[in-house]
Amino acid sequence: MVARIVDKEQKRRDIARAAMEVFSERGFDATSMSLVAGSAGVGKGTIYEYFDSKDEMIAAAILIWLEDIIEGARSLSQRIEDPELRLRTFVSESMAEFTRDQSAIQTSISVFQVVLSNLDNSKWSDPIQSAFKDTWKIIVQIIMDGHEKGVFNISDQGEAEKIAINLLAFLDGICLHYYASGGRFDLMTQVDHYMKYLLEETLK
Amino acid sequence: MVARIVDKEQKRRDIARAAMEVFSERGFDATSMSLVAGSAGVGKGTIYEYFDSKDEMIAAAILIWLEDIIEGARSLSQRIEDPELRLRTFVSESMAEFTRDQSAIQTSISVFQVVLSNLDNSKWSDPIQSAFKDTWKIIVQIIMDGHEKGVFNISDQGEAEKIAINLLAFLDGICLHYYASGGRFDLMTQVDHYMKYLLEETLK
DNA sequence: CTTGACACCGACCGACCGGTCGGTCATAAT
DNA sequence: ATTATGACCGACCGGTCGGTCGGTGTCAAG
Repeated sequence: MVARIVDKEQKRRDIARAAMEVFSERGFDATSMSLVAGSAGVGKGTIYEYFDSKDEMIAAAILIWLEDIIEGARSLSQRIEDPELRLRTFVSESMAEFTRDQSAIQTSISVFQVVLSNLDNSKWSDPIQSAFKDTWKIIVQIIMDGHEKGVFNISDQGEAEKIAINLLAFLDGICLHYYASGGRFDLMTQVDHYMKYLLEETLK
Repeated sequence: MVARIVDKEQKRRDIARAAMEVFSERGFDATSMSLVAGSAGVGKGTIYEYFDSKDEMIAAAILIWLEDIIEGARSLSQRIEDPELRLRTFVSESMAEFTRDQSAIQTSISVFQVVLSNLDNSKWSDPIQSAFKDTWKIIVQIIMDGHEKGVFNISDQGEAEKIAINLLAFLDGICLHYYASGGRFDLMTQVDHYMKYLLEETLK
């Protein structure tokens, strides 16, 4: 028994990555499963060996993509002691994906499209929303840590939470605007501008 | 000659408004033209008497919707002399639509979806992008005006432009997060938090 | 009353898409 | 060599959607 054995988990990831690429280029609804299959180098039927449906597939692909970015930024920043530099590192590392190449931003647009249009289907959107919440928690943690070390000056955890929400909102918003404007301004300059006032005024 | 005469322009607006409503409820791709027709109380064929295509229609509807909001916020804030209050008013009035009812946010999500997924088709997205740019110009103007009056303290117009971009990015981002989180935080509290530091720290 | 321009309509069409399923292929155990 | 089995595939199906088009109702001019 046990004929050919393939690494199902790895192949699932491979297909998911290819799917994210083509979805980010053409948008979710405009991309057919045949196209995804072609891009992934497999037959259409094969996709359904690894995913239940188109929706389930994009949700899984998004989750994998998000977790990679968040985990990368988290582990890198966590090794830094200075709270200020740690926050800066977490932010810039989260944005690194976007500054490296344009397509990452298109990808994130797809993410938003899917998360928002499938908001009613909690089965798929819950894990994704949970990933967003994790990011938020990390930022709150960094701020609270800096507060305890006496570097950041905030009134209470409630303020840290508000600051974290606003920071995340700004980061998402600036990426959207950057993409929507066709890259007519410098992304990191704007982020630096925000971070400067966050670190030098709000947290002092 | 000249049989029955209807106000083509008015009917176009009426259909556009009904279309925005149903698109914001179900999303752009998930909404068929028959549904739009039903919602607008006309036959499907009639829609094509007033719009060239589904894409052209949503683009026109978005533009009408955006212009109404921007013009409302602009005219209201322009009557206020104090620069600080004027900026606050412009922002809160721009957000008023969203705080009044949830569906406005869903509408704006549709806007983003369409603007971003049709970004390559400049024929339809250009007027919409231009509307966004108008908003940006208004904010820059308010800041520069406050600068000349000696109320706001900025280095040059370049900084005013950066601040305006960040403000817009934040506003869009916070709306998205508010909707994506299912309204798990208070929208205006977050906006106030941002505005407080913008007015009390950044612009002083 | 007749005519014809105009607004309106919804049955219809061709294209397309997500998902299925019967069958092929490659491999490994016997 | 034979056979069992997991992996893979793409032709096919049911259904949907954007857009068309021939026809209907209506109103005003003649």
